[in-house]
Amino acid sequence: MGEILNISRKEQIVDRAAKLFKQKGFAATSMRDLAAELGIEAASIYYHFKSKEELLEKVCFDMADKFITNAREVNDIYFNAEEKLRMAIKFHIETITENQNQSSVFLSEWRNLSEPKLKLFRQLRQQYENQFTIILADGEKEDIFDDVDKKFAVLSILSTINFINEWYKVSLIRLCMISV
Amino acid sequence: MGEILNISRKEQIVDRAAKLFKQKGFAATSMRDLAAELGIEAASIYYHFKSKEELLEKVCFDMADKFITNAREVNDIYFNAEEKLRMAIKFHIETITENQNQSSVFLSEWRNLSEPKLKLFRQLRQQYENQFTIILADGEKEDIFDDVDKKFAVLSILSTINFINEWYKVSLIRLCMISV
DNA sequence: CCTACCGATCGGTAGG
DNA sequence: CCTACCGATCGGTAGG
Repeated sequence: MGEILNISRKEQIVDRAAKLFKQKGFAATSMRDLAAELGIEAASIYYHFKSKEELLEKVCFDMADKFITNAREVNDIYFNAEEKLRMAIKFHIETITENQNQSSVFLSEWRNLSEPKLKLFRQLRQQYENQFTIILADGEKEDIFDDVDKKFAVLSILSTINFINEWYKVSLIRLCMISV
Repeated sequence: MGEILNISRKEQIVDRAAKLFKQKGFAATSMRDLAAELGIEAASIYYHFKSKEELLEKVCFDMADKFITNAREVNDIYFNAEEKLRMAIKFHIETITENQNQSSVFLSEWRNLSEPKLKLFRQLRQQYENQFTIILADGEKEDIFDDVDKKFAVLSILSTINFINEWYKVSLIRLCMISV
């Protein structure tokens, strides 16, 4: 029971941390800022997390997990490359729009990670991008996609959909979802 | 003479500041980091600039100036909306690729500005975006562009070309420039 | 989860 | 441009 309360408290802290990291940036957010947001003292956060960086790691790697899990699911379930690409994009957009604060941190604040974790993060992101590269290569084999520079194409696709996070407001509904 | 040396020193400081702000983020860059980069003491920077924020303002507003000047030039010289759009994009890309560090700061670190300047910055950026909106509206009147959501179209265009800053390496030439 | 506190580092100033 | 230094704030710890 204490356990259950504890878990949700941890989640609440991560949630607020993501909000502040997005708003002010990781470096400009102090543990005192975060504590004030939670209505507790800064020292109390250290009962749940051992450092400020651990909070950043949690957000970044949880998001990386979500993205990679989605990509694997796509490659497991769907067969046609066009369908795969469509679903991969759809999952990506859903993940972003359902986790806007965490997505901003994943997209912009990850570089504040320090070294062993920073390298790991880059690897996971690369893994995710590779899933898209594979889909494009499949599509080329299936003769439904042109032979393009895959690395560039993947970065273009991702940057375009990541841009959604800059204008999408939850209140503005899933307008674009309908047409997917 | 001392004046001339002074000016170039100021420019050198701004240049290195932009480099570090891009690399580590504004908040995570200390005046001591910047001083080390310049081979001087932190206190010495305050002979040239009155605060750390002044450095950020210099970078952000110099870039805003460049973008807006470009947009005005386009609207002064060219007549056809398609030509205008093409040139506006070309100037934008040139400005970004020729000032990569400063562009990153302009695109990502501006939110570290504090209040009177932050509002001003947002206004300037809006002014620039409006220039693109006008071009799209002109094109619609000239019957060469479709009737689209202009605000969304402008943000899409800019986010797409701003993405260049994330993969473009100066050493990789002006390959894309050729085709513009 | 709090009080009380730490050493380090920060942006910035005085005086030269 | 430097030395010397400041008050404030930072991330984090001890002990309860």
